[in-house]
Amino acid sequence: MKEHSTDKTSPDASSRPYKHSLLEDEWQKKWVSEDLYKTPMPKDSQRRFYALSMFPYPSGNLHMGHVRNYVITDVIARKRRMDGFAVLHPMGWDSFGLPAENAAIERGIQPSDWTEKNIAQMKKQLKRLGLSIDWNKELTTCHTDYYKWTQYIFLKLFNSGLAYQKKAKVNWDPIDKTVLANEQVDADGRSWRSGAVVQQKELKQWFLRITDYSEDLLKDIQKLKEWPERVKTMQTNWIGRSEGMEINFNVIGFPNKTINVFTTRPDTIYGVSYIVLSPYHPFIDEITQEENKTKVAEYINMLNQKDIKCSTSIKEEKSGVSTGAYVKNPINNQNIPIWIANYVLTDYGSGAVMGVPAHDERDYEFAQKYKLTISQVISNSKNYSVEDSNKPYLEEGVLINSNERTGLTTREAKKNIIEEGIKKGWGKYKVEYRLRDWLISRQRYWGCPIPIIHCNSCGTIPIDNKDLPVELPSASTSSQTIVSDLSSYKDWVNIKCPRCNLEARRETDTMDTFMCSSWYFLRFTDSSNNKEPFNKDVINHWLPVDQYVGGIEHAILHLLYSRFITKALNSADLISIDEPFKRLLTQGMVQGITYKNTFTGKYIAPEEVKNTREPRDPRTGDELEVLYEKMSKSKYNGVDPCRVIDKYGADTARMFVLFKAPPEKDLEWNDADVEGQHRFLQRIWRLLNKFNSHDIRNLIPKFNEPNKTDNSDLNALEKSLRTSIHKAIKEVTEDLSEDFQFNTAISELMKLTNSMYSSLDGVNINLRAEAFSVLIRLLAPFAPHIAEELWSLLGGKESVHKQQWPKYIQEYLQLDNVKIVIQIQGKVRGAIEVERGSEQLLVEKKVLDSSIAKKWLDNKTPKRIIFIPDKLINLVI
RNA sequence: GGGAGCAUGGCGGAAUUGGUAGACGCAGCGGACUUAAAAUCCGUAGGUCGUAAAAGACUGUGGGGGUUCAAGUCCCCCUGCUCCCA
Repeated sequence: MKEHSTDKTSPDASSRPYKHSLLEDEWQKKWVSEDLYKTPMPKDSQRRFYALSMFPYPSGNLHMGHVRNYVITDVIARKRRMDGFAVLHPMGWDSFGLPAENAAIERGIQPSDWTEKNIAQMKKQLKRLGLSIDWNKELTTCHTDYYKWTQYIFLKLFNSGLAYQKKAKVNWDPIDKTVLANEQVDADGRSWRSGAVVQQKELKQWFLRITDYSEDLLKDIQKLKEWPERVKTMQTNWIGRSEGMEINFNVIGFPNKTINVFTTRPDTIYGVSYIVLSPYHPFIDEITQEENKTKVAEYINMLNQKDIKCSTSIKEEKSGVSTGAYVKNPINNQNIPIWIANYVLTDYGSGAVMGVPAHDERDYEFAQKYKLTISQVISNSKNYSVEDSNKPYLEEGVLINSNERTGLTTREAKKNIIEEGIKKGWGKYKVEYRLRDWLISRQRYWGCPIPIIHCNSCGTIPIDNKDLPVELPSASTSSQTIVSDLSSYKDWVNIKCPRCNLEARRETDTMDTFMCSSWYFLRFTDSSNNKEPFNKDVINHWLPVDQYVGGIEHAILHLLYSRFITKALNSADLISIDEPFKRLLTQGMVQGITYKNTFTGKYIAPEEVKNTREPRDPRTGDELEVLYEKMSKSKYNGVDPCRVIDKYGADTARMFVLFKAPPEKDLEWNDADVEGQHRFLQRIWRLLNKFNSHDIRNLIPKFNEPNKTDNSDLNALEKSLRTSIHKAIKEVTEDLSEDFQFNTAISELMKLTNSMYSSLDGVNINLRAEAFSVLIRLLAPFAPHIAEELWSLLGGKESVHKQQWPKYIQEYLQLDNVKIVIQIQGKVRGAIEVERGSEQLLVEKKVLDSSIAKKWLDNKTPKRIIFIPDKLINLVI
């Protein structure tokens, strides 16, 4: 800061304006040159803190959601540093994925080039925010020195049986010749890119056996004490544990064919009137009776025309067809018809359910449509009748029409029937989960290659660790269809089998990008390690992540996958933690103002709206609805972070996103409020310049250490200011440690500034220095640049960010006198000032003598007096 | 349909966890400074009634009931909105 060094001692410094861009730029350079945010090697006794934001996809431009996310994490990291922690605060790039591939196809360039360019651009933008990130730890998932280890981890999973291949139905786009995710198929079953009708294709796909960990993933949710409840609820529901029974129904005429059905209601077994198979059940071909074959074939063919997601969705009308075959009900030997229907999911349970129309809504609907028997076997004390009420009975109750079990309660019957099934061998107790194995195959180019070789004679062979990474071939940019699928890179695909040396093929699927992001938080601790993905000892230093911050949209997938991979790596003894993220904060969206014409449904750009108080459509003259909605181009409500930084500076942008709303709530972007924050920073700037003197500059370094000077010789104004100072320390400290309440923390800074404005003229120089020292240190995590500049103006020798967080002194928090609220009959009637700690009798006497009591007591004597010391007195007549 | 959550001025949001509701800010209004404007500083502000103006009274945290000396906060019912799962 050469340019400023002369200013600081000159008397002109007081009139210097707050030039945010100059100042922010200079300090950012200085921080880099001093390596201020380098992760320290923690000393033995030093406490450690790992602060992590969900890393971004390098789309090329920073948006407001990023700003909010990273600023929140940054404030937490900075505060922890000032608390004396060794802090790890890294950043990286989740850089594989479809957008790069699409951009490459459109422009005829390499996905890697597009990605690198975006990373460079976004990194530049990110740096302007003044984040205390250690860029030495940066990682990029599409670089070989990262994905080499993603492959290594895949192989670990493969070798322990957690990665496997099986056939699965996928959405196949016949024009783009690729598999699409369900989200990429529209409601009409067409590809979002090519517009082609998507086909159902059965392909061999790679899966990870996340279901092996269903129970652990569920059980350990309890350990996540500092996660938001709603994320935990969402994960619990997603895993979807249900207890019940597996019942085996023998198919009549096929001695070795048994249909296994899972049910949570074995107590309704006497009411089973049919069995339903999913349209893809493996028995269908064999057991379908000759006379039903045509109809069954037609039905399945019809379903195949539709998208898998649609055809088996709950919203779709239920349809089905009879196979003509029967099973025996093991409990009473009744014959039960077998149907095929679209409402049974292929991959849930065994792909077959028992139809109990009297006690299940979907079964009831289906049975009515196809005129199947509806026999009620459960009722309540009021003799509920399914037939009379035309609705299934879904509650628990007492068994009826159930032979010797009639009269048992639901609960008794469940237990009894499971026992019977176990004894006779036709059933067992079973826990079923909704969670499915994780499909990680993507038939795309721009992803991490799955390190597998297929050989006709040796089978599926994992690549040897020493031969990693399996690098992506350089992309062919000549044709739109070739780039997107590795199988067309013949030179790359064809390889000699490492075992038999005959012709073999490489696996051409790449991994879901969620795989790359499910272990990156481990790699950050040791991101340049070229011998192993991470070092176990180093992991133990830093993990679990103390504070993870990101969007709620990752509540299920990313967070569940990361928990799974952590547990799998734990089982493989690569790490010793079993949960990756100790504390989680899910920040809300940043919303922009939109003007909507409710008649036409059109959005109007803000610059077209003349009168924002009574907005009208410039074309139709209709009144417009004012809303705050997620920022998007189509709604004309986006705000570019860089433009805001240009105009007001990063500190103002930071203050705004922190002040405007509590972190987990949605934030409404509002230019007037941004200016408000800018005004606040300028207010501090002016205040300091007004009182900046040689004397203060000599005193400031003294207030680095918690000091305790005598309070007794201070005048009333001084005492009151000191109380404000220590209250501010207490409030800001608490707001930054318990629940994160950045908004109220900033309002405390404003209060302190306000009281400094009104009292600084009348207080001694020591107290002035104390006030400034505290204010600027408290401000430092929020607005790091201006705090740094003011600190140095005040004569601080080292960076403000290396200073200790101020500590409050309990006895300074309260003034000598307190206000006691007077209530009569529970209604507030006034207040009286007494000395702190006054006894009840004394206060009572004062209150009874007061004009307030005289007026409201109406000469009556209170029957009861409630007294809360230093707070309140309530007279009850 | 099941589950979770939310509801406070014109607006964003506070409220020591049962103890003066509306902190702090935005927008507004009034004043000072200025030839003027901007910027800045100071003040004001839930609503209704009331008064020349004050004083003052009543009412008020989506609606209704309850517990308590005391309820935005705890309990029950209702309404509306948001999210997740079907």
